[in-house]
Amino acid sequence: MSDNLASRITDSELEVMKLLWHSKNALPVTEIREQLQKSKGWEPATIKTLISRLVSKGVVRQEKRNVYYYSPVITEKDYSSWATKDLITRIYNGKASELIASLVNSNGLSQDDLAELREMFKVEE
Amino acid sequence: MSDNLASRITDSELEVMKLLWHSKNALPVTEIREQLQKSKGWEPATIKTLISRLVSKGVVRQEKRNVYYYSPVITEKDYSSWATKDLITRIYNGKASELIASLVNSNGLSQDDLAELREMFKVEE
DNA sequence: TTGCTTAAGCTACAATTGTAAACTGTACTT
DNA sequence: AAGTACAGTTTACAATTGTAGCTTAAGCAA
Repeated sequence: MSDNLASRITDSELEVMKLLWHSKNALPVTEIREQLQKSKGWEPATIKTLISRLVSKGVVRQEKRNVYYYSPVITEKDYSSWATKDLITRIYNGKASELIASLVNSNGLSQDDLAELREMFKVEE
Repeated sequence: MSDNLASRITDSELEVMKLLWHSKNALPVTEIREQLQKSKGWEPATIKTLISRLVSKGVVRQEKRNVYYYSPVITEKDYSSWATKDLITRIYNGKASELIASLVNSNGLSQDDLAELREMFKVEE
């Protein structure tokens, strides 16, 4: 569901989401800003804009305390699998196996990846 | 390489690329238009714009015959694996195995897909 | 209480994207 | 030769995105 809602998370906005996803609690602007200012070099105003847009898009919730606290409405997992499904639809004819085949054939997998995958698909029935 | 070049293929432009990728030969605007007009309902002008943008972006080549003929500069495979790698970088911490794990856990795989995967990652040494 | 700091909201502005019309020149029709 | 149609080019215009400043109001320091 929410096909378009999630899709509307842009690259910059995604950075904010990641922060929120990785935080146990809701965060005030202050904290969000502190981290992104350092890691991304963004001005406070930029960060505020991104947060507002995420709120308008319905993917971040704000709760009024002394000051607004922000937390994600959608989970990182949901977003990830939505984005993956979107990729598969757009460029792999809707077939997940084509995606994976592409990964395998394009050397997109590291040794570690391969090991993990063998483990994952070990005759687990 | 060409990290940004490929990235710049937008959704609409991708439709044009698909057409070119699936054609054995270079195509004149006429043909591109005919197909996209039908399948997408786009006006001729729109299609011309998309083609021009793809040419500026360097992902489509034009050769002058009687009239220009257009063909892709990058292959569909290259684009696909680029896009996949991009997704992995942006939302799976650069780990392909996380992508696949997400697919597995989110029910993004059909029985067939799963069978193929077990086959693919069977202790093949 | 008065002012300073700053959260929240509003405005800005260029680049990109989706969508398309207007113009221009050339080739084909009559 | 004159007209017409369409390939190619230029321009348009709103929505989205990246990036950020200005304004307003409220809480805290003095």
